[in-house]
Amino acid sequence: MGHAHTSTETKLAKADALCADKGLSLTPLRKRVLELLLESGGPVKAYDLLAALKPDGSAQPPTIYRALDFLTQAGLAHRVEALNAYMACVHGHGDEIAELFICENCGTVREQHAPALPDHTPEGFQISRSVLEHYGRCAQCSNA
Amino acid sequence: MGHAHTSTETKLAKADALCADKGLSLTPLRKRVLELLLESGGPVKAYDLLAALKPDGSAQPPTIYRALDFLTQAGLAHRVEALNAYMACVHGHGDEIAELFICENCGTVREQHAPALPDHTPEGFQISRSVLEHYGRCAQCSNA
DNA sequence: CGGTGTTATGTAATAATATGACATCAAGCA
DNA sequence: TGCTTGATGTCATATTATTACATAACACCG
Ligand SMILES: [Zn+2]
Ligand SMILES: [Zn+2]
Ligand SMILES: [Zn+2]
Ligand SMILES: [Zn+2]
Repeated sequence: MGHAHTSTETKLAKADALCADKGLSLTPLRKRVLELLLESGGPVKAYDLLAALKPDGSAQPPTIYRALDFLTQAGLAHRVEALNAYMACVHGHGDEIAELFICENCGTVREQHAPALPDHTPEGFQISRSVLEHYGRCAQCSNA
Repeated sequence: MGHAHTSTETKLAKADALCADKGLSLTPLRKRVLELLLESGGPVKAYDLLAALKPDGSAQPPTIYRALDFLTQAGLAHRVEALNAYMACVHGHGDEIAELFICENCGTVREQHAPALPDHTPEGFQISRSVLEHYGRCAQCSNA
């Protein structure tokens, strides 16, 4: 024990709790997809998840897209818009917006809460969802 | 004369000048695609542009994707990541980042410069491109 | 002028991403 | 039990985007 970061099992247990809380059902399939995302630790493509789910190729696209829809709705995962990929949420957000820093060299993603909603939102505009993604090179890769 | 906003022709002329400045060539094809974007005034799908370009269906996908690549590289257009769509840039950005407010009800997009780069960027992360998109309801649609 | 490299475009094929529609299944409950 | 509901299975298809290679246009140099 004594991991530097929370284990996948722990995160899955938290996801269970969160879903129970919200009256959502984290079925085995959905949980398995979340597990795959957690194990990857980064953005994963839908069809790669599909392949991981059923290496024999027997799983069909709707299977994975439905699971991903559920997970993103539940706040357990994010879609990385500019990559057409999906990743486990590392934080859990209340009203805060997720902000992603994506290294184009090594593929790692750093996620954090955006510090504040834009104060310069057009008069009367009601934001329901925001996409904040920054692409570039992480500290490691900048030095190389 | 006396438009409330700059005419398409004027914008195309400015695009010409900007490209000349940067040593880029705004060919007839590229200019035509920009014109289509300007005329639309909002986000347009690649295949819709393709259809508008050659209503007989004779134009192939690479034609439009190449033109869009050029326009986005040149700073004359933006890709709206979460819509898989493209729109003419209304501002021209120097170092500033474009920030889009997209009404999910009427489809209008308000574009402005993001006021500042995030000051909470992870230590050492070098941002090369940022995606800032907000989805919701514009003032008009909020009141309806 | 003719050759030659470079950039842009045409064209065919295909890859990658995502959804619609309908059948089936399983759990909860009247 | 039969019924309803939510979840999953399955087939088909739509949408978005790229690869690869051929051709064209054009500038530059001999
Ligand atoms: Zn998150
Ligand atoms: Zn990196
Ligand atoms: Zn712009
Ligand atoms: Zn609106």
